[in-house]
Amino acid sequence: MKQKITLKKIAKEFGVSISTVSKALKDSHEISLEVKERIQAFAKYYHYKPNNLALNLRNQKTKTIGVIIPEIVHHFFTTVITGIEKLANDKGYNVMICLSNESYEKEVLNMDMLANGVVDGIIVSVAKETEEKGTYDHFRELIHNGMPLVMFDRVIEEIKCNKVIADDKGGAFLATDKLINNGCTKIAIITTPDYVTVGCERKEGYLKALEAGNLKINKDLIINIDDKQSVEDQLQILFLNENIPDGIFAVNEIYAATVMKVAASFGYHIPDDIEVIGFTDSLISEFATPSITSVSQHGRSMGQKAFELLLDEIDSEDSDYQYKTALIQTDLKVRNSTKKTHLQKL
Amino acid sequence: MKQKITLKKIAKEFGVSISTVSKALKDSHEISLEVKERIQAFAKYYHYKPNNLALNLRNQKTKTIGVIIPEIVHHFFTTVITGIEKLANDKGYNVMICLSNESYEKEVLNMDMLANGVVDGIIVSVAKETEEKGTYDHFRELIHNGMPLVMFDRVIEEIKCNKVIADDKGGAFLATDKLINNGCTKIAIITTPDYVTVGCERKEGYLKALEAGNLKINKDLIINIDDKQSVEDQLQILFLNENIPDGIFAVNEIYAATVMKVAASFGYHIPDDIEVIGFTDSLISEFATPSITSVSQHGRSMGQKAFELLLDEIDSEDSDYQYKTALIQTDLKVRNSTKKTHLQKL
DNA sequence: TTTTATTACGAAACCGTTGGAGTGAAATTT
DNA sequence: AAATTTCACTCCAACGGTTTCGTAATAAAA
Repeated sequence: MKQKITLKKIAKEFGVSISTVSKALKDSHEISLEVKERIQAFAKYYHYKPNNLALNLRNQKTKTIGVIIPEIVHHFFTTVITGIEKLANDKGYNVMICLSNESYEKEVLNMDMLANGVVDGIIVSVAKETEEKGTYDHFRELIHNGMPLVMFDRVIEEIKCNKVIADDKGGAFLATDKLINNGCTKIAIITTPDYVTVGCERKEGYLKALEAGNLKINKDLIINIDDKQSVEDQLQILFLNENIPDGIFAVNEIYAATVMKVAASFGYHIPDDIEVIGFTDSLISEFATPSITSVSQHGRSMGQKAFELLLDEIDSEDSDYQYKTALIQTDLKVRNSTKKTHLQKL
Repeated sequence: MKQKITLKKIAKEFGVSISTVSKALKDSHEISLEVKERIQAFAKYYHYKPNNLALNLRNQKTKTIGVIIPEIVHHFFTTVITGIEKLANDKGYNVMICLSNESYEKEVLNMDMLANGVVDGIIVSVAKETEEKGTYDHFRELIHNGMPLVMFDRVIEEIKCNKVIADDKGGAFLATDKLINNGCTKIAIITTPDYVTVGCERKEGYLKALEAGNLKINKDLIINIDDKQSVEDQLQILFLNENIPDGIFAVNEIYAATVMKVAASFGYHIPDDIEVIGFTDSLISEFATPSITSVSQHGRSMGQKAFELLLDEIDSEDSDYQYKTALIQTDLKVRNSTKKTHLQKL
């Protein structure tokens, strides 16, 4: 950067002290009207703006928040970011985005970096690897050091901080219940490994709905997808058994779209033979054929709420600050992967 | 934040001066081995880290770059960001992401903010509104002030700075040419308003391919989609004319997926009756039915190249720095919205 | 023994801004 | 006329770190 105009330069120009200039620009009563006007005019002409770096150092804050997400190439996270960004900008905050790529190590690295005077607070969605390892000391230390922290979506029960979660269990219940009401009796779930908290929650909702609908649980219809292999291959088994499902609840969009493709390759028609519901509502659900009925997560609201809670903690001076957990409602967006006509619930 | 350990505190602890501590931690030869060891051990024990804010102020740089994109809920931009982020992190830089939401005003606001000592350089993809208005003074001023700037994807010809663009024209040619080779003679293009530079480039590639294939241009087959109305409605006209296209090139994925839906609603089968090719290769193309043959843009490479160029400019001390424009190759990802069998090119 | 080098550290400037404390001169009060 | 207040500034410390320069004490060279 070309050297910018500073208080010092203005002071030199007018032959006054730096503090005079500073005060003049702040319209202080200590400075005579005439001097103030001249200095202000000069500063305006040269587009004087206080140097942010200096202000940061002096105020010990940066008006920036950090967001650590597992991946950015993921519609849900981008909607959350949109929500965060909007509100943050309105409140005069900048947003620094870091990607953990689902890696524990990178999550820790990012947090260390952000914590070192770069941001005033951090919003994080925990990396899968961290969830798998169960190592949470980096969060504890961060909180211990007084850095405001909000977790969203993938949160950790035992860490005490503000949290924002989608009503995963409720959404999964909604979806499974819809399938039951539509007459499905053999309902499969396609979910993540159990250490992924959201996958777990959604499975619970699924199980609860089965129970409520008096359907018994069939282990063959519960598919835990392993990241290391092809999703297609792992889904084949669902259609090679005797027990072909007539309804499928997938805990994310990709699984839903993929299972539709696999089902189609086995000659099944959706929704006539098999009905499918996904989770997380984005473009895939909208543009797949048939379009996919999905549990919508309201990522934007989650992002806004997350920032709101973060700001609340940043601004709080209480030593006995009370952490909150916000539950964001989910709802069902009905499209064409489920049947139009359905039996009424009793 | 809880007050962190500083040089001053260490100095007090050992009864030495701050500079001694600073030098000791930098392993300076000016400090005796014994003192160095004691100070280093102490610092390590207390996890001393130099305060970033102080370093920023002293060095007049932040080791942070800013990225301004029109929207983050857009697969292409997220792949670019992934590329930027990866390389930036490797080089010790942080990434601050700002969204212009396609608004000129927000673009300017973001740039002003970033320029004010927040980042060492800026990567931008120009907002539609800015392209429409044709007002570029904010870029000129930024460059004039010596802030390194790289434009990607949506770039502005007349602004002198580093640029990274996809070979839009080449990709469009590739796509159109593929349709021609597949035997299509009535090829439509679905594109953006003309002020969107990438849309324009792609149209040129389309026209060039038609010319090369000795097909004449039919105005009825050129659809400029207007953002303000429903895309579906605007596409109807294509199938209400006498001249129903047998091939469609859409300048983005949404248009491609949408036109397939509209075509299907008119009873046409894809790819048998009409072949479709999109632009930008992401999940929609992959999961649509049929999956969509697309021109792939290599967003990651674009991001990496953009950061590379930015760093090059940041590190350069030349006053006669030479700006470059990097052209990132596009290629065709063939899927099921085009026919498998095709005539060989002469 | 005097001069010069070396060692090991401290003082101070600097980055840019802020704000409380101090100050000399003029204006006002006593 | 003396004391006090007001005005309009300047000075200085602080934020936390880096770096140049200075210097006292000791060691080596002349």
